[in-house]
Amino acid sequence: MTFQLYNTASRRIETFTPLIPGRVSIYHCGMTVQGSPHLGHIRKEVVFDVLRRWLEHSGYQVTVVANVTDIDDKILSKSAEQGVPWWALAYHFETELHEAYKSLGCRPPTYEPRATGHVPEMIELIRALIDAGHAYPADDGSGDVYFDVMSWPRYGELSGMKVNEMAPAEDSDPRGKRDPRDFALWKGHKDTEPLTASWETPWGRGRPGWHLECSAMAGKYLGDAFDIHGGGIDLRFPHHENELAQSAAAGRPFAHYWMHNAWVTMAGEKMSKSLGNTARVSEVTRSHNPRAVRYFLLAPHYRSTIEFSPADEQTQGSLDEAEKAIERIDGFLRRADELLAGSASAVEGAGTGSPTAEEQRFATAMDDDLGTPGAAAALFEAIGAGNRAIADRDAPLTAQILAGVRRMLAVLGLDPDGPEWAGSASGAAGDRLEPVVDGLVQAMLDQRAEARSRKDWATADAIRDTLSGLGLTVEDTPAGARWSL
RNA sequence: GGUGGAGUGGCCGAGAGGCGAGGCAGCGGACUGCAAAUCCGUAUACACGGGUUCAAAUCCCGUCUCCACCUCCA
Repeated sequence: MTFQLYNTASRRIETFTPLIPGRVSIYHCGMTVQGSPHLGHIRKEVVFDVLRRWLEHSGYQVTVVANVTDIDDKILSKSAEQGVPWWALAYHFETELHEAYKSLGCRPPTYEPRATGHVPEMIELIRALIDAGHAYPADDGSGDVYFDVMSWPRYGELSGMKVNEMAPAEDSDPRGKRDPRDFALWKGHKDTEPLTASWETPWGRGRPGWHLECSAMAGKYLGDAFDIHGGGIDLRFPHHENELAQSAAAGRPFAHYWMHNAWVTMAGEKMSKSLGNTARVSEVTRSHNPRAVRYFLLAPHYRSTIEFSPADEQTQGSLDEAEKAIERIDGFLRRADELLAGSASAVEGAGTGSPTAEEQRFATAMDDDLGTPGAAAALFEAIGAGNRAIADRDAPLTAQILAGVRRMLAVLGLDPDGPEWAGSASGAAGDRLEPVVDGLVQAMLDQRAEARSRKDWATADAIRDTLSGLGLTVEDTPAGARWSL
């Protein structure tokens, strides 16, 4: 089975065929860096990170471009409020975005261009649109340049809306527009805005319109035509509709497939900065295992809404469930490694073995429009089979299943030993403390083992209670006691 | 008004004409000094009303409820 993908443009699941065999080019709209990234932002990163990993696992060479919008109305107004230069504000939140990627195991995009670094490409695109009769400089002297929606009959093709049926924008200021639905390609400089936030163009000083940036940058890094364009579902209209119109009207075929992820909601409402109901990534990862947060975000299908409400016990339960799922994974990995520690011969060659039945189901699910729920189900079935193999002390079978589980975990970005999680559990201070804690706990466990050998259960249980009171779990195994946080 | 999505068991969350995905919680059992972990077994379900069919959670008609987008939004 080949990869199938729901294409928002056709509203159908289509067989994915890349423009260049063996290669996939992906553009997804990154953040406007005007605030801290929240769970909604990072869900999109997780979705596209999993997509990229799956395509790479399938043998494609993948190029991912995600832009950073580092200039817009809100960045300017916030910078004025806070008395901070707009570029400093933008850079600050860009840094936070990168921390959020890292904290949830998302690999950075291949290229992550900033809007302000691509003004020449934008000017070129505007000129092409004006020359083709699809854009015009406003005649009110504002310096704005607008896209002429009525000149482009295909307008509305992505969102399925007819121009005439669009609700007229009530509050919007028509300014120099010929039609209220025309949108700004370029925004003329205003005296209230810093001069550093404007660039010279043949149509006067100004700054990029939001939609234009993405068309210009996608064109620069991926060419006139590329495979997949992604983003949150809210971007379908107007942002992506406008991107498509601009690019196509300039003679660029643009994206072949459009892929949109659903929301993270809080109390049923979309999480957004304007509603003020956001959960920052940094806050959530402080109270929960980051791998559990990643699992929480990728376990539901990407086109389904995820409800997250810290105040809601049910949702708290979902994150706790995700923690338990991670514990189940880690428990299997640990016990499998323990069993195999003494049997190098079983491990030898297992990694190159053919895919297990569960891996095949995993692949079928992933190929079906990135079906992570079915993929997760296959993963847990493999873990169940692996646990049975461990119980039977069947090293060769355990090794084979373990190799398959590792491959599936790598695709989901959930392997605790994967490079994306290296050093994430503890900082430098934690690294220094670890041997100390390990030694102290081990000393207590030795005392407990000694008590148990005397059948002094009261003392043994008291030691275990003390440790569990500190948040440590003690498990007795044939090889002795094991502890974990 | 236009466009799109959704309603599944105690909970999360898949599936899309016949064999109950998976996870969490529960219950019974195995293992254990007792636990934990693990394994085995097990219950409860498809918003509502009609219809099609040998067979409907799935298809059709109608109804209700919820959500998103219609120029700030991942």
